[in-house]
Amino acid sequence: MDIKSLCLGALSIGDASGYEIKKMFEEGSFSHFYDAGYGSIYPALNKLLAEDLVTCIEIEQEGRPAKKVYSLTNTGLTKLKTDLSEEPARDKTRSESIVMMFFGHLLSPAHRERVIESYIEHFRDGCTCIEEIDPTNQPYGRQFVRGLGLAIYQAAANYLEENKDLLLVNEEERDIGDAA
Amino acid sequence: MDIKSLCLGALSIGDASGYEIKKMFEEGSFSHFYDAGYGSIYPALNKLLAEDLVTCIEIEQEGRPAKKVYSLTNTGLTKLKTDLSEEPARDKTRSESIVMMFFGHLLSPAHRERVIESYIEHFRDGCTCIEEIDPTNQPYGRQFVRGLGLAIYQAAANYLEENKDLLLVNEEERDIGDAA
DNA sequence: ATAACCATGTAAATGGTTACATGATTAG
DNA sequence: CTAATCATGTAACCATTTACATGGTTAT
Repeated sequence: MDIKSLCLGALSIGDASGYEIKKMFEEGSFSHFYDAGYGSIYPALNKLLAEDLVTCIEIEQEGRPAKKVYSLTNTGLTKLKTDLSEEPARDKTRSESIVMMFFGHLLSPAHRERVIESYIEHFRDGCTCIEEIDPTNQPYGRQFVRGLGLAIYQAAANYLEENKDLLLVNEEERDIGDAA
Repeated sequence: MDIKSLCLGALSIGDASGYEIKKMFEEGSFSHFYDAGYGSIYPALNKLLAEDLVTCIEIEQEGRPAKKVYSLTNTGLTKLKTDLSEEPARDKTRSESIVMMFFGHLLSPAHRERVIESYIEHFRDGCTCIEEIDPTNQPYGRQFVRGLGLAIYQAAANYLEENKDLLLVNEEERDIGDAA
């Protein structure tokens, strides 16, 4: 599954331009589990167009640039279903924040605190962002994923908040030691 | 931060061969937040060697192939600390399982159930794997990350277990409808 | 004025995965 | 006898990121 499949997925919800698809990736409830920039979305859409999996109409707008609105074709929907019926690959995560906390003893106390505080903020912001999505009238899959995102982000934020002393206390001890 | 930095980090814990570093990535407590294969580790180690950030000695072994054991140099440790003192990039996650659940209505009921059940198993296995790491006598950073991993994995597994009906119930309803 | 938003795209570079290549030993 | 573990490495391929390029509109 690559960004082409994700674009097909986005278009299965409704017609959209590349710019709008980017926003869906940023704001949708699975935005926290996949992301893509313009540099991958625009080429993906052009490839899908060449393969007849989507169609495109250019729409002139007053006061802003024209946009290209893409729609899923029947073949496109079939392709999406095929992609979704494969066995899912294992999750791939890479978190520099966690690497930094893991090697916390090699960081300056100030940086260590900055990393953890901004990581807490990251999860709190994520919660807020997910909460803003109205789950009513959405297909059960979207509601389910919204709930999962919230559960994970809340658990992470809570753990970090409740245990950050473990990472920061030693700093104080060291300060006392230095002062003595 | 790339795999070169991660290798420096691994070697900061102790001397190791490429093969052993891979294992650390697989079994360590941040294994769930970063991963790397031989195809990236071996080239990374050779680059680090060329930059004098690590040294290497070949050790002959009886009954098994010789191994190359790498050690961090002073410059290597400095480089690691520099890498760790940057601002961490945002987490990057991509989860095909979540994408599939999100578009659950486009999947066959059987596949939908398979995806969710194996995803639960994935998190449960992850918990077991983390629990096997003995946190005693480890630096606080490693204990902290171990706890965070457990918290997140447990939250995910619990949410999935408790709410999977949301994703599967519709399937039953449909079956009843079909039968009637 | 200046930043942010709307809107699309390309080219180069990066970085990582996959497949291939080799081969001895040990446990089931 | 077969699979797994130990052990290293390269080359081709792939996907994505980053930087560049453009330009009007709207809100502060």
